[in-house]
Amino acid sequence: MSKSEQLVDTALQLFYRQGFHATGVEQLSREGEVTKKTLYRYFPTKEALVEAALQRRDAQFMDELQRFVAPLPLAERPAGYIDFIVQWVQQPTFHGCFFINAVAEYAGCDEPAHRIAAAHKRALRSYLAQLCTEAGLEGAAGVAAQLFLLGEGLIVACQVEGPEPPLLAAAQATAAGWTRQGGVS
Amino acid sequence: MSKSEQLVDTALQLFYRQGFHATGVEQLSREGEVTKKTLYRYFPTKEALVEAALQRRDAQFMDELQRFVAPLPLAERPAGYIDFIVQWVQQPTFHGCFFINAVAEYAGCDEPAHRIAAAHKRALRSYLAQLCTEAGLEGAAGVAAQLFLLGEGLIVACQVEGPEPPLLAAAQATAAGWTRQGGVS
DNA sequence: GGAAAAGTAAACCGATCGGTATACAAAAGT
DNA sequence: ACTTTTGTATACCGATCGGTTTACTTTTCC
Repeated sequence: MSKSEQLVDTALQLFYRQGFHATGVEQLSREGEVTKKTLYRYFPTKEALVEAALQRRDAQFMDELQRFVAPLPLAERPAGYIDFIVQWVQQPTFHGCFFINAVAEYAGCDEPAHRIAAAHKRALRSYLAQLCTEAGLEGAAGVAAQLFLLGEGLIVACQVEGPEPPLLAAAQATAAGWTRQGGVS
Repeated sequence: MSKSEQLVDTALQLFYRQGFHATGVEQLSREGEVTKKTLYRYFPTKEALVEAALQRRDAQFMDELQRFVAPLPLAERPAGYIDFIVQWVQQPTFHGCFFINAVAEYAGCDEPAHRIAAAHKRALRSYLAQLCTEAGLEGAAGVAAQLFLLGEGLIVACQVEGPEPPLLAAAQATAAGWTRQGGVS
């Protein structure tokens, strides 16, 4: 693995665990086993490293989701999205959504980090719409939006309160309802 | 208004707009029209001011919600929660949920800020359960959890992508479905 | 009216922030 | 072989961080 990939990897982990402002470049270079000078060769600023970490997480997340959903029959894939989230929020390393966390720290809509996060969510929503269409659901676009909101809610609720069984159950019950009847309204 | 209330007020606004780590005590005292010395008389540390701001926001939010829901007939109050969120996320000052933002920056479950946020969400959930029970919904606890997840999802989705009409519509459609038929499963 | 409390203004503390500079050692490319 | 690139190690930069201190002025209250 190249030094720059190693750096992005480390940055992703540290930013995710500790937050962005709470992670300094000193720690990033130390933990990434690279000198500050080398870090600044590849990334002109800390912001650039933040953006690279977000891009990497985007690719990683979409890849994991697609792998999770692939073995399921087409009709079960929309609800499978919620199962994917349910499994994720129960992992001990879970600390919420990297992109939502980024937006919390970089509030300005013009900030690059915010724009990358918005782009990621837009891509995710369009992927969900595709899953719903392929599943033959009526009002696929609407169901996809509902599925998306449910997923986002489950992620942040479990980030704050932990993976409480009633929350997981509520999410799965809602998704199961849509899968059966094709969405409300 | 006392100096300490003035300070908490300012802190709430600044933390909400800029984030916690991005707001320094220098700015807090300047904008709060108080000397650093005075600030430190009332709050032994910045963390204490963070906690006070969270507590104030908890009271403020629950109060606004109750006021919004009060004029509605009992049966319409659960769905009214979503209307409350819909109206909130469209305000130009909206920057997401203060508590979710706090958890993003103070990730440790042991951190005071995180615990206050979790307590707020627990209180909100129990209030929603009360609304659902009073509305005579079957499976009130389950519907309340679904309502809660939907609201959380709408909040963060609009924080990242802005108040897009399809998102607002999806949330209201989902809530309307529950109000009519008493929840799924 | 006189002490105590609450306030201002501003200098100061060590630590850390993001980022740069200097000096030198391995690789790598041709 | 010789130059360029990539890397290390480390000291340094000005600015800001959270927090303290000193000296002086109100306000409050008995």
